[in-house]
Amino acid sequence: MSEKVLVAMSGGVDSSVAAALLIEQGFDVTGVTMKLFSNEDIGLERSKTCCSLSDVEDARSVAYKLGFSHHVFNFGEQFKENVIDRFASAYARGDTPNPCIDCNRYIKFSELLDRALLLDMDYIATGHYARVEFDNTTGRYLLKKATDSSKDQSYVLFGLTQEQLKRTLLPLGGLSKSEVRRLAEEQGLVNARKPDSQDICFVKDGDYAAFLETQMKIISPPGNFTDSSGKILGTHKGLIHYTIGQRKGLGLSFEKPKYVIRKDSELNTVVLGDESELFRDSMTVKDLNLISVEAITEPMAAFVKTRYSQTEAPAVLYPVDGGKLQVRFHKPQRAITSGQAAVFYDGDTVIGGGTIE
RNA sequence: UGGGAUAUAGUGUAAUGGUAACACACUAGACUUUGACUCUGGUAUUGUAGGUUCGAGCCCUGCUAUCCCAG
Repeated sequence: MSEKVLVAMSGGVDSSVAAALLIEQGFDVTGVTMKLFSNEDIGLERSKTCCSLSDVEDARSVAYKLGFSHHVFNFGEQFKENVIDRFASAYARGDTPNPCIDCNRYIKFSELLDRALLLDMDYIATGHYARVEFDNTTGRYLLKKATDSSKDQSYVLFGLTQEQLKRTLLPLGGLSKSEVRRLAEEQGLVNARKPDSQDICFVKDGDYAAFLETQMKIISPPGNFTDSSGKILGTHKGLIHYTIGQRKGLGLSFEKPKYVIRKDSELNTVVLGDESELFRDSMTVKDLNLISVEAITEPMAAFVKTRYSQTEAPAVLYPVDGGKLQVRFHKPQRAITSGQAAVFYDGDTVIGGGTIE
């Protein structure tokens, strides 16, 4: 009797091909598309999100074509609580969150996995580009980068626990995007040429600030732009409109480009400076999740990513009080931003990660 | 009020009289399962009205505006 797997299908090519590969591998596949928010809530008609009606149709069409059943699960409440609300409160406190990470951690690999187990499934699968392997020597499940490093998504999965990894299949980990597209064409899947998704799925037109203000009722009053000495340079639109390292949208001109180097919630100021002022050689990381090791009790060398699309940089991880890590980079890093995830690598293997403080 | 100076795109600057450049900003797109960064493209006829000249941002005159010094 073949093993049962629940495939999270967004309606895009990746998860569809993931399902197709699992079928080929002999799994008993069931597809599910998660309904994470209702369009009315975010005032949209948007074709590129992962949850629009047409996406459900695409997923259903693929399931029909490949001959497995497909369901729609409503996770609206959980999504609001664990992704949207967290996103909003992070911005409200001045951080710059990454909602995709929360969605993976709290929705896909938590709520959805629980549901799958309840349904007597053995695994869940997604279309992420990353690999899960079992390490016989340590007895731990490892999360590794995708073979196609340009598409690697291990960064957004750093929050998975051993229990979750044990139940996770990532069929695309060894493929490149073009191979996936080709497979989709070969199988005649409707979404073979569908554009990749992008931007925050629950935000209309990528205007997250408008979303926070009108939908989430977050009030972010205007204040001053200052330089690092406190000199007032102009008026900003509200702290939530800015993030560290940002250059565009300031509306101010100087002889050289200026970047946001700091946000001060107390004074409600946005501090601007030259690019050189963005570099820091250390940071503190909290809310850790470790994967390849049980714990970090002494300094450990690693390569660290401080944002999704960035090549990792060499650093040393120092355990400090409060279950946090002090990360010291060999070379200063640009625009280390609180609220973003820091993910530690040992070669292709994810050691673990956490949230930048 | 008298004297002087300046007036070029949203901002700051550049153009031996010969068809307006650069930076920043803005904007469109690319990149991107986050916010950013980055990359590519786009955006002015030179305060205003005349004059000189084959030709004026660049010379001359009036007007307007701004700045500085005198009061």
